[in-house]
Amino acid sequence: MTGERRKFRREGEETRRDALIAAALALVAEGGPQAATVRAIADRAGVTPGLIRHYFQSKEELTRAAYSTLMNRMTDANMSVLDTAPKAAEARLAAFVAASLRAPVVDAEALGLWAAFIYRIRTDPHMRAAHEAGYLGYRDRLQALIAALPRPADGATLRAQAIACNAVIDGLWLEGSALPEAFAPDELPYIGVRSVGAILGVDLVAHLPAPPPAASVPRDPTPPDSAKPDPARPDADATAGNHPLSDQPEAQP
Amino acid sequence: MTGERRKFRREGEETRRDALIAAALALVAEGGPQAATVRAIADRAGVTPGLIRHYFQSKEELTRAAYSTLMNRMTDANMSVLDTAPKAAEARLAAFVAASLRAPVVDAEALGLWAAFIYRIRTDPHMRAAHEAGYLGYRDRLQALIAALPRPADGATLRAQAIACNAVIDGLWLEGSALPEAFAPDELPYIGVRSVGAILGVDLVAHLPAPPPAASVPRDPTPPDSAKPDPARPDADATAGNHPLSDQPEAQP
DNA sequence: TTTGCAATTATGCAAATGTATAATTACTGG
DNA sequence: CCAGTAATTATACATTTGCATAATTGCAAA
Repeated sequence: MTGERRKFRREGEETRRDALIAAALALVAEGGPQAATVRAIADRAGVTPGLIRHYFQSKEELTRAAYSTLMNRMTDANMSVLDTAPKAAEARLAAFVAASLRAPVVDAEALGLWAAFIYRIRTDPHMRAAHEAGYLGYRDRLQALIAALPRPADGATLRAQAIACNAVIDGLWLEGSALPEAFAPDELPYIGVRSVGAILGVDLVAHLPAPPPAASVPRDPTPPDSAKPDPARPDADATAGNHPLSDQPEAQP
Repeated sequence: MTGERRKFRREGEETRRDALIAAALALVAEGGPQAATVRAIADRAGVTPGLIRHYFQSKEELTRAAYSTLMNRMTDANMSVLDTAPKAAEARLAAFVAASLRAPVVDAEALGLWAAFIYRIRTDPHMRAAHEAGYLGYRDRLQALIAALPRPADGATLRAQAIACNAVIDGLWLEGSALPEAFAPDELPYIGVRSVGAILGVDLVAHLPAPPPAASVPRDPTPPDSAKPDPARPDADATAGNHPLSDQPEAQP
């Protein structure tokens, strides 16, 4: 039998572009940037390598498109949390922060994916623009939630507080994604909400929706389950009680 | 003329290993992981490619060694800040936080370097161990500074607060390194110190050493220079005053 | 000086990678 | 049913990459 040529279906441009981008992201998430070769991407997308160059001028262009898609996906995922969130400003903010510090946002693969593109934003203007849009988009959303709190605040204060709160969230997301076992299950959301509240001077923990099985404790709440010691440092909690961060009102010396 | 063989000097093992590691780090910082090829590394180190395999069993082993070196370098740099720091606990903590949010710690190349290795810590146990040691090392140092503050705090509270403060610093470091022009020169250190103070319930800004040329303002300080608008969002500061974060005592509703 | 050893270089190779180009085929409008 | 065309595949190529191995040479000790 002579060479049997592969059967195929003609698909729309958008379909194929999406499939190629999805394949590239999946590969990078699994095996880092090196894993996303032209052939591997094409294979994952159920296509031959040549087609990539039919829809993208170069592999770099595909990479750019993939990064933009990733950023949009992340911000969209966060925005959707607000759809089911309550109406009170404090509760909305608390829910938003907590959701940003749980799976699937906190995820090792997501971190790897994000890191894979980071080094390019310094040199590639397209990448840089996409990153800036994603970062500022998230921060603006956060700032809007902060501004909705029932208290006076001028523009400069809002900006600085949004930057600070965004940083706490980013930092916790980072650490939770990189070292999942270093934290108890609901430790990060709790610390995040507590810290954002401290920065804003508002008690947000009181407005945190109660975890599904546990009893709802309206005030001076016991954190979800901080009983589990840090497996990475078994001795760190020798003197530990049950309250991450101080539950006492912050002493202003 | 027949092939003129390259002249060389015999160096100690440690010297050559260090040179190769330094070369690898420099290349990754400049051009991302892809730039650190065996030939490029050898070239940068003033050596021929074969020598790499003489000192490292594989390129991956060199990569691991480079990451460990990077982590040690970062934590060592931070620790050295404390050598010249004042004695008062608040001032020491403030200086430590501020130093973590300025150059050379905040640096685009450092971020790229760090990101380049991140995706490997998920799969490679060696990488993971190095990362964990670096992260926990920094956090422990921070926790020690927090514990030195003149106020009571139990172990669990300390741990949670250290995690939170570490997250703010990490997040601000991240954003400042990724988008340097999005922040005014001393905006990040100021916001960082302010936020850490808020999380701990201590006014750290008052203990921040005054910037060299500006007048020393012991209380209710005007932040260094937040007059410069955010170039990335020219309209964001339309209503801005001069004070990032609220200078008013935090209202506890 | 000579000798021996290990540090270093030189050469080569097989696999992988991005890209270019030609050949084929599925679908659409007539 | 039939062409035309764009989507898709197939093939080829020049580079690059990591690695292996042989050939050299700097250097220290005898």
